Amino acid sequence: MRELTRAEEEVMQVLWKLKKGFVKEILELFDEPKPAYNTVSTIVRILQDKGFVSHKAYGRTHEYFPLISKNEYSKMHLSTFVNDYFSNSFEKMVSFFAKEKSISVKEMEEIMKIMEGEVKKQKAK
Amino acid sequence: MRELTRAEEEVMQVLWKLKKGFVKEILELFDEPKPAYNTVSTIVRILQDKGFVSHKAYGRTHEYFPLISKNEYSKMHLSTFVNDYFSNSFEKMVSFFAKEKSISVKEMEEIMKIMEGEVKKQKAK
DNA sequence: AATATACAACGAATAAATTAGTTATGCAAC
DNA sequence: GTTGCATAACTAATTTATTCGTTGTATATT
Repeated sequence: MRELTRAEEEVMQVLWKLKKGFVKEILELFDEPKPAYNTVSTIVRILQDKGFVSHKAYGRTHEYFPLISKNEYSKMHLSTFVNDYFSNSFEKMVSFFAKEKSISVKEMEEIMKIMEGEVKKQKAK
Repeated sequence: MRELTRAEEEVMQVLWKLKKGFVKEILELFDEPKPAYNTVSTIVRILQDKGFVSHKAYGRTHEYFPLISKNEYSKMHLSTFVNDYFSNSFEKMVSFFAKEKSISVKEMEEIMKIMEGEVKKQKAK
């Protein structure tokens, strides 16, 4: 699975939001200055070649939809990042950001609560 | 601050490891198949133009060093990611990976321990 | 049926990134 | 000082990504 280029990623973000959409609909969700219709159309077809999206045809018009979910992609993407920047350790990464105060106390408490639940669930097995 | 391209990132990873280095030394740390000397030299000069590295000159030879630390860059990079994929919430991101079992119980316990420490430290203020 | 409209497909033009050859200069060895 | 080597600077070539104009066809409108 390849990484998305910048332009590709923008289109995917829109498609993830829409679930499915025609080029016209995708275009509408772009901020100004919007790219040309053809630009989006091309990118979406490239994404299709690369296996990130597929489409359903209604006559000659195509409704595109993602083949990879935002969650799947972010999982893949973060794994690469954690591997490259934190020697593949989630713990190192999270600790780093906790210490850097990028995570608020409220967030940390919430995270701990969820982790306790997960740990309990895992250990119950 | 721009994002690094793939080739640029590889050079930066080496420079972060070396702390500082001549093109020749950077080249040595590359896996086979190593790029050409000139390729690394060019990339390092581009990195310099973009403000990611600088150099100290010894006569005609240049010793390059990062202007941005690996930690700084990863912070910037992850912030963008968290913003784009988890509506800017670290909590959402970490919870997601905890639930996805990408984080082991041992790691979670370690993370919780560190967070408890951080929370205490923050609250003490 | 003729015209207008909408859209996919194609492909050209440009821009950005990557790779490496060539050149020039300084230094070392002889 | 002449030769050879190392390396920075420059430049060319290639590849990949981005953007959008053009074309052809289907469908809707009159």
